[in-house]
Amino acid sequence: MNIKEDISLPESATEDRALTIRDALRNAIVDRRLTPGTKLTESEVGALFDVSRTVARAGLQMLSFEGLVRLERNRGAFVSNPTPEEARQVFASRRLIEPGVVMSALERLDADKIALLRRQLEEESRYLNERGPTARRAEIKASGDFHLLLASMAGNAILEKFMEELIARSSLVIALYGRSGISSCGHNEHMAVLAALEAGDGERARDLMLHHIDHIEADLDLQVRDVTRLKDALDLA
Amino acid sequence: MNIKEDISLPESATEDRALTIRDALRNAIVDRRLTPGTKLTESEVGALFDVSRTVARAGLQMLSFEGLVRLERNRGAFVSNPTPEEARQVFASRRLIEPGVVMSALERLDADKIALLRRQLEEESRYLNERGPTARRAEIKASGDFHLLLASMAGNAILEKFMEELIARSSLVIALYGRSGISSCGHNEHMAVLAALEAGDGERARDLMLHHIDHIEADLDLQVRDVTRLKDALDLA
DNA sequence: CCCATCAAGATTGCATACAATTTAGCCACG
DNA sequence: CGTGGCTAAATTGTATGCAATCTTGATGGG
Repeated sequence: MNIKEDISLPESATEDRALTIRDALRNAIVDRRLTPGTKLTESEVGALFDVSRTVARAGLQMLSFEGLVRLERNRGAFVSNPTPEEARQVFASRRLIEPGVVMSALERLDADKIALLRRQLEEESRYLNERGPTARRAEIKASGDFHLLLASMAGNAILEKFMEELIARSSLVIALYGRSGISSCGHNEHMAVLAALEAGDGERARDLMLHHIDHIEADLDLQVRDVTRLKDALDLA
Repeated sequence: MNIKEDISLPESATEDRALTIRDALRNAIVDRRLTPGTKLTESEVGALFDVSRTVARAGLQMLSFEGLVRLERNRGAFVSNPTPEEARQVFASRRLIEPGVVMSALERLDADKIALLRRQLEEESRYLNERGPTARRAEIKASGDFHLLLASMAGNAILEKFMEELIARSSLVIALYGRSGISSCGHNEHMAVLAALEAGDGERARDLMLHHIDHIEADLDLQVRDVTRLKDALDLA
């Protein structure tokens, strides 16, 4: 298990430690330090974060609600191993929700928010030009963060929560079924969306976003490959 | 606390008892045996279901992920008290998602499913004609179940989960801000949606559903009433 | 050599114990 | 009569213990 790498959030606060665990594990899953199928043993997670199994368990339960972790009774927690069908559902959901997010965000857009979005895109392109696995991870994270930032601007906490789940699950799906590395064209598409938003052209922004989602999904190899997946299901990890 | 009324699910099974608790409490919240603001003490919930606090706590945590329960650190769990703003977000989300649900369900519709939907509407109308609080609760439940049944037919487990959350939260919102009792016109509108679906007219079904959602929201009184809500926030039930 | 069986070890599900925090009641005081 | 503060009771946050279940690995038979 290789989560320890970056995980050392000393921000103690009297806050909920289960939340800290959830966030750290989610980050690890999203940027692929934890790969689908990995077993997440309660005592191991607890030891990593220096808490009891009780707290670790609560964090894992949270992740299972987001679909990032699969809880099997008497067997434990595993990083989710989404099927091709689940992958399709993730993207179908995004096609339904993200256009609405774009339109809502546009209504509430102002100079500050545009600046934030632009900064996010700069971050994206920075990592795009770097080499090495750390940069790759940061790139993946940044790419999803653009969508999340946009979602946070739609002024709807519920949709934002849904988007958080969908983006995280997308990352998992791409990790499993992605053909190329992350599409560098994704960055260009993000820029195009932002340009349309700045121009106040909601229709175009919405269409660009839809095409962007289509492109991401088109990059997946969702063949049935049942044999492989079945083996994974039994072997896990 | 008045949950005990109906709650006695002897279906033991070796299943997860936290799930049982979640479902029972959710039902109680949705059909208003538990009103917003009510404190849900861990030991009390545990005693009701004959489990330890550990399990009760897990059930409450699940409900908090669905937005039905608010968890306050060191203070406990309370039935959610959604603000008018949250209420608006619930319906904005539904307006975004349910049209997609309708269209997807239409694609996969067959005679069996139509029969199920029809039976659901019959259930609705039956309770509509009965008197008494029990019938009222059943009516509320049945009304939401129509939407959930439709969602289950869309063939997308993620959207279905989202809808479950949205419908439950809608019920909470209506309990708080509803002007009339449940709109009996809701039933007619459900019938109209089904008719359009049977006719294969997705556009019309989608528009009818949107209007239906608009009507539900229009029946709410989302004035600021800050005083009341503030008092509630401090007093809580 | 492969596979079934079974015991030992590991892990989970759950209850319980205890400290930390909050709430409630009470009394004194203004 | 209202108010502030203090103590006791109630409640939550978390760790830990034990039984039930699963996993692993060794052993023996086919």
